[in-house]
Amino acid sequence: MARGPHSLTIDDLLCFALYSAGHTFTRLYKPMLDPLGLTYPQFLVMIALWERDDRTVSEIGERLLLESSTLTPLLKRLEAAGLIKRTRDRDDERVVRITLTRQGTALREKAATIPEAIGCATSLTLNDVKKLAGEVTALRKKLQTALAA
Amino acid sequence: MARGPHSLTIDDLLCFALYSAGHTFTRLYKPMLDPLGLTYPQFLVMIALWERDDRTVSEIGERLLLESSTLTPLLKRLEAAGLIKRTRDRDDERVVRITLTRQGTALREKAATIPEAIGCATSLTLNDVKKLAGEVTALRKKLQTALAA
DNA sequence: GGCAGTTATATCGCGCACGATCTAATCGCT
DNA sequence: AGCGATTAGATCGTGCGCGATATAACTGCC
Repeated sequence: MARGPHSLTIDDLLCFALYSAGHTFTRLYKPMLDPLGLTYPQFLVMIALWERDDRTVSEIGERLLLESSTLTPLLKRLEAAGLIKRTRDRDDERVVRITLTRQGTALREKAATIPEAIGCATSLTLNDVKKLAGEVTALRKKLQTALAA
Repeated sequence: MARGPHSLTIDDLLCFALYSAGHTFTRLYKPMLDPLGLTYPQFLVMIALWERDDRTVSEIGERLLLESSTLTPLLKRLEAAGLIKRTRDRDDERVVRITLTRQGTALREKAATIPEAIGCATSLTLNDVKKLAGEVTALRKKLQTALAA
């Protein structure tokens, strides 16, 4: 595996490992999310709302590390699907508050089986999953501080 | 951290860890790739070609796990930028062969400093990087076999 | 009260990323 | 040779994801 001075091979790139693993996860989720009428990023938004309802757009953005330019259209689609409601805050009209509809809340039950189905596909123990997720998250935080600098 | 039966919290999700770490990497690469006129996926294609020139579209797709519907427009942009050439194979006219132009080959030198700059930002040892990349890649392969099933 | 600066979200344009579908070329079988 | 099946790319439509910019609402300061 020794290479010349320009040994820039794809397999060594941690960024590519993460990039392609992320996409593969999305593909794996798709057949489970299709029946719920959700895409993977939409699913993440729903999880954020199931965690805590009645959040602002920017709160969701902070949680998921996404910009308003990504979230605004996504949230409008979730609203069109009847899963959430977007209402301007009375006290501060700049703020849009996102709340779950009854349907949106109910969807949680149908989504409940997904994590363990995914867990099976990883064929890792719960501990290994947590360990790996922890390492990757720690890395992401380091990258973020590097970005901020 | 103990939760009820519906403890589906974002932080525990390995998929989200990968998803957001991948995006963070892309953001970190951007300021280094902008001067080269490349996006991150375009950069991956160039690396694939620096590894081995004169590949078909589907070979690149296999290497990077991308579909022709993603690669075709991307490759056309690289061609428009003068970095690659797309030519139909003489023996099999269905095949499009991708070759580097002189400019495309030369770009490698300018990109040579990027990996170590990124490496710095991770503040991980080379061994840790390899270990983590290996674990993530192993996971991705498991997901792929689960997908194929 | 009024104006400068800030904040929250929205809009726009570009570039992935994919599934579904199409077209053209090749292969295989008779 | 001829025809059905397969293969390689291309095209189209949808949905992210972001930077740049716009708009509207709020805050501070005078």
